[in-house]
Amino acid sequence: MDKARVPTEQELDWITRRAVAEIIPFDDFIKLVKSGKSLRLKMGFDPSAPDLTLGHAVGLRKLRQLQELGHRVVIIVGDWTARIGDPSGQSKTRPMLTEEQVKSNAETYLRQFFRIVDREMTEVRWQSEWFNPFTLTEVVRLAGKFTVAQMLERADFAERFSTQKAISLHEFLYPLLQAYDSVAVKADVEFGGTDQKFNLMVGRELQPDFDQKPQVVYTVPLLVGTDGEIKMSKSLGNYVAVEDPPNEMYGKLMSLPDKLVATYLELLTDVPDDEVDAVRESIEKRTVNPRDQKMRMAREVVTEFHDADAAQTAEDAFVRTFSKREVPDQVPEIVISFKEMADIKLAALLVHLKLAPSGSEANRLIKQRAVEIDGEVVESASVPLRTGMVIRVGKHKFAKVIDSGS
RNA sequence: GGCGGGGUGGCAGAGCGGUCAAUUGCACCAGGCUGUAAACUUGGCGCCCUUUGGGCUACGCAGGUUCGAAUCCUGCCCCCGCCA
Repeated sequence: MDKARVPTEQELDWITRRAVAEIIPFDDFIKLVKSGKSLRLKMGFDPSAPDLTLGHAVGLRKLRQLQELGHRVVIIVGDWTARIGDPSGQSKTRPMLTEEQVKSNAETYLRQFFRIVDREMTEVRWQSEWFNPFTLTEVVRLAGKFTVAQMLERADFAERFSTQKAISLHEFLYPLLQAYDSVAVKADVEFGGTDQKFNLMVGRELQPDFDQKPQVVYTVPLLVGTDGEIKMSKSLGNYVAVEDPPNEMYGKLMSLPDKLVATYLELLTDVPDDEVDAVRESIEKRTVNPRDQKMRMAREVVTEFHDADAAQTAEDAFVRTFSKREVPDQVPEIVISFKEMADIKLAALLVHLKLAPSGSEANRLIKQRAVEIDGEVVESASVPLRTGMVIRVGKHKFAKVIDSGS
């Protein structure tokens, strides 16, 4: 049996309180951690949306903290549940994924996962290991352990049911399969966002049927997305990706509503509680310019996912570009052939440079005075090409045009 | 199996033979003001053509009626409810 270091009271407090929603049952968790035994910390993921967001990072950072004590993370690739699509918080049935999609998504996911979580202390398991050999008998037996009423307790199912939205039968299987994962890997603790609570509890309920101790359910708060309204998620477009480059991450963080600054510090950094509280208070009372607090937060978070130098560079670039409205020093250069493009219309050029999604859109932008070349607003339909010219569209899209010479 | 309701742009939801590329709200994009915050305000929001203009493709799918269909008819697919 592997050993784990027993945390100090101070560490334990941090682990069980900071960026934690609920630990059920709390006392069991304390006992487990104090036992000195290396625990199996389960976390599952659906390889359906392969970009990890800062929302995921909240839970992953907790996992890393526990790994540092010697506990093992068991990450489950939900290659079966991905085919169902998690109904949690969904208003629609998700399309099923093909095997190839699942595989490549899983690779992408794990690459990002290990940016935060220690690979050495992690066991990667695929659901198909135990579900491929599953028989119908076992499926039926599993389904027999829960009732329709139990399933309809879930807010999202209840909501869909009462508003006459479709609920496919196989969606009920989702929590059951996830619960069985806990049995298969003999999980001691399962992690997830608060929206996962139901699923995690199902696992807890199922384990005793297989002569296992029920897992502890450990949930972390859902991070609110950049819109300041609802949970961060890729499909809602209000997300910051774990892999976003420093400048982009910094910029996205700066566009956050003020009220989220303290929350982001709390959930995504190790900035001490009293400092977080001070920030929260100063923003509520507006004793300092919230922008400065936000810049600090952005710097801290970028440091967390990149490093301090990158954060500083990102901040400098941000100030130059947005506060001072100058052209950033890092403009993506795009090489085109001036000969071939000689008579190109400006709108078409914008599309070619991917500064606008379509010609119509490009024309609108030009008409609305959103296009600048070398700092001058352009309104004419075509414009002479010059190598090194910098085109700006809107506030933050830039491209430097370079002549290929041929 | 029977009866009824419904499928419209990213979402919600109008339209029910021409004035509909389609009211409105949300979301989104851009300008102004700013702190790439909020609020406010102006414009935009299918694609293509240089245009006050024109063309093309669109209202679940496939046909049909009509000078003309998102709107009417037929078949099909899907969703929801009630009854069995």
